[in-house]
Amino acid sequence: MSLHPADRLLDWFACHGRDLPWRQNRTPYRVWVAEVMLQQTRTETMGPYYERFMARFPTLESLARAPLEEVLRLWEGLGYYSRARFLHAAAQKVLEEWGGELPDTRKDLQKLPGIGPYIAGAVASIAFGRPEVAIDGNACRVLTRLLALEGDPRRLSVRRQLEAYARSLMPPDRPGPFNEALMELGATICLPRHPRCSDCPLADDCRAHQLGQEEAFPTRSPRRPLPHYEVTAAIIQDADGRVLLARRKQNSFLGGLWEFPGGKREEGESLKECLAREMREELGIEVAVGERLVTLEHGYTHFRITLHVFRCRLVAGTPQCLDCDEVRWVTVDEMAALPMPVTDRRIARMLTDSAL
DNA sequence: AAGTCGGGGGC
DNA sequence: GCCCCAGACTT
Repeated sequence: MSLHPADRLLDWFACHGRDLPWRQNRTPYRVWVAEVMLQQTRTETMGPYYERFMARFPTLESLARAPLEEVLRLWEGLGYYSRARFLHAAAQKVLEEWGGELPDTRKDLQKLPGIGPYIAGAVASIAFGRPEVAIDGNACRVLTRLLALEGDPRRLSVRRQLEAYARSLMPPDRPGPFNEALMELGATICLPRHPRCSDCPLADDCRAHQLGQEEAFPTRSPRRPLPHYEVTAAIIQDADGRVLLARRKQNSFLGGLWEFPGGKREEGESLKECLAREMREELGIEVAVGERLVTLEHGYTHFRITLHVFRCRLVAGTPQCLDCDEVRWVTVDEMAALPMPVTDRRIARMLTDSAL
């Protein structure tokens, strides 16, 4: 057991590495898409999305030439929808400026939208064999524990220390497997809570383990309580049963997705007053707010909502886009093809199932 | 450097 | 409930 830590890590990875989809038929494009989808997303969650996405967009060019709406529809449910918009934009940029081939250096990769320090390092090392570090949340946990390194890993000084340490461990001839092994160790052994140190090839090198303080790293900062909002949404149907939907502005929260129009309740306002006001402000129409159909709870990263869905009747005016990208009357069947946030998709499914 | 950006799994 | 996940962008 006198091997260098990196050799023990690589030996462990060769035996215990998972057989993940993007580890087969590795092309820079496939690695890139996987890394983007895996951002803040568990491999198990992302798996089915990846297979579907790659079946529909097998090449970079097919992605670049697809309509954004279709890309967003395949992304629906994954969250962080700007990833999909950036991925689509980057594919078009690579097609124009690089002849459809991803650049092979960290520097050039990082110029593409949606590619930051981590993904640039991951693609450069895993797809192109370049000696670049790639430190995600998993690797960060492993490295801070190995060093028992204090401090918020989001701070630049801490990140620099982790990168320098990773670089010092990295075998120059196997940067990709080394980076993947570090992440795999974090994902399957060096867990946030109850790490399985008895199965860890680096336990003897781990300062936190020696201290019996594994779970103290990485140090985390306290979280503020999430605000809670009451939100309303309207189901407005025309004489043919078509439903009024609005597409959210591209650069906003849930940008590019279609929703039932509505909005946040303001201080001292009733839910019905809120909805009538939102319809005036967003769509320039007067509505009669009818019965409440359903109430849903949902949590986002920075706030929680209670969503109250009302049936409404159009009284005056023609819907226009005052605070969104587009409004459209769609049939219940057409809703299936439009990208929507999960809460709106739940409402849409209830409509489809005649459950409302 | 801090705030924003989804959704779900696991405990 | 709370934490965290193969992070990046904006201000």
